[in-house]
Amino acid sequence: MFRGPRKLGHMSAVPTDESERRSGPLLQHLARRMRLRSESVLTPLGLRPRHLVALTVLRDSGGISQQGLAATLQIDGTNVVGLLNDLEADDLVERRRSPEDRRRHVVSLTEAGTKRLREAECALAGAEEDVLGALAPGERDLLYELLRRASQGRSSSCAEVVAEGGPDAC
Amino acid sequence: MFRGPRKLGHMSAVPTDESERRSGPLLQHLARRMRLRSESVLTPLGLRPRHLVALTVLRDSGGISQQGLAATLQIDGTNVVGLLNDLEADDLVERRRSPEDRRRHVVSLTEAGTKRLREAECALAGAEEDVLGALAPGERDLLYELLRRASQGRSSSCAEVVAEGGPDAC
DNA sequence: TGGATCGTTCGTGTAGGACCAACTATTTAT
DNA sequence: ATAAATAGTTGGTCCTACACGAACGATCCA
Repeated sequence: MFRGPRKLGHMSAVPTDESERRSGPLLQHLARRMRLRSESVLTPLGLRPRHLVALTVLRDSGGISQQGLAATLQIDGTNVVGLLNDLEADDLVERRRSPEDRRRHVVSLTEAGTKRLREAECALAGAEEDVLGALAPGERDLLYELLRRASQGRSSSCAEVVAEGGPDAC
Repeated sequence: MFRGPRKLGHMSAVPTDESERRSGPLLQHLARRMRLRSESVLTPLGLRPRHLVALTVLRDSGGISQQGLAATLQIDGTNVVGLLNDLEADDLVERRRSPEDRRRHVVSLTEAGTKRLREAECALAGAEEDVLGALAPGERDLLYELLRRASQGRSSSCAEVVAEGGPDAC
């Protein structure tokens, strides 16, 4: 893990430390704004924000077990069931039993799902324009690319992190 | 599932359109992962993710009315009250009556608040490392900068957008 | 054969946050 | 001067997303 040069014991009383700014809160804030905007647009399509997240993950992953999906989305397996029930009821997704392990369901987008996802993304242009309006088109592409790469990075479980993390490291 | 009024799109039958990918779902996904990681780290500091968002906004804005804060955070004014009550109870924030309009409270970080925010950001290093681990340090800085600029862009209200938006524009 | 694993259902709990009503203090408009 | 609008506050209700637990069928594996 990255161990940068650490804090100096004697900072001025009003330090304004620029180097420790975190993306977390900003991410939180923008995601929230985006979600608020998206809901009204998604409703006519019979989708909710979380559905869209799932569909996106499914498109990127091709086919994936429900466990894998739960791990990727970081939500409880039991809740994945309900999510997929929604999507399957609308024929956007299909569960096929895995041939090599018949306990597993391999989840993948149907053609209708692919199409619906595209419609949704199209409909979200306005929301994105509004929330990311301060960024130039090229910057938005850059942002997308960074977010995509970050999303695909390894996702360790909370347990692992707690185990490995130890003290606060700062 | 959640049956809204349907509206069939008429899209070309074949494509895999790369150009309409949206950052929204990715933002959603990463923000969620970051929030899950953050909570356990923030708890010992007596903070919640939303507190951190508020503190961050306050640091960036210097002093701001509660209405302004509500608009920026895009949460209801009545909920801002509770949020600020939390923070003020911990002496992280102060409300001063505005001299030029004594109805207003100007909210700003206290010194303790600035300090606590820095501590929190410091403690969040691990969470960020985990969620953004796939990005190189320079890329994380870039991401932060993009997010910051996007956050500071004008935030129109939902009402405005609905009024101006009209049809889907796609 | 007896665990362990994947998915499923159901039920409970918690938290964020919207929204409404009613109230006070203050400003602005008539 | 008085009425209307605005900023904040309190208290309440409601909805949604999720976590988490229990119990179950199907399947794999030792």
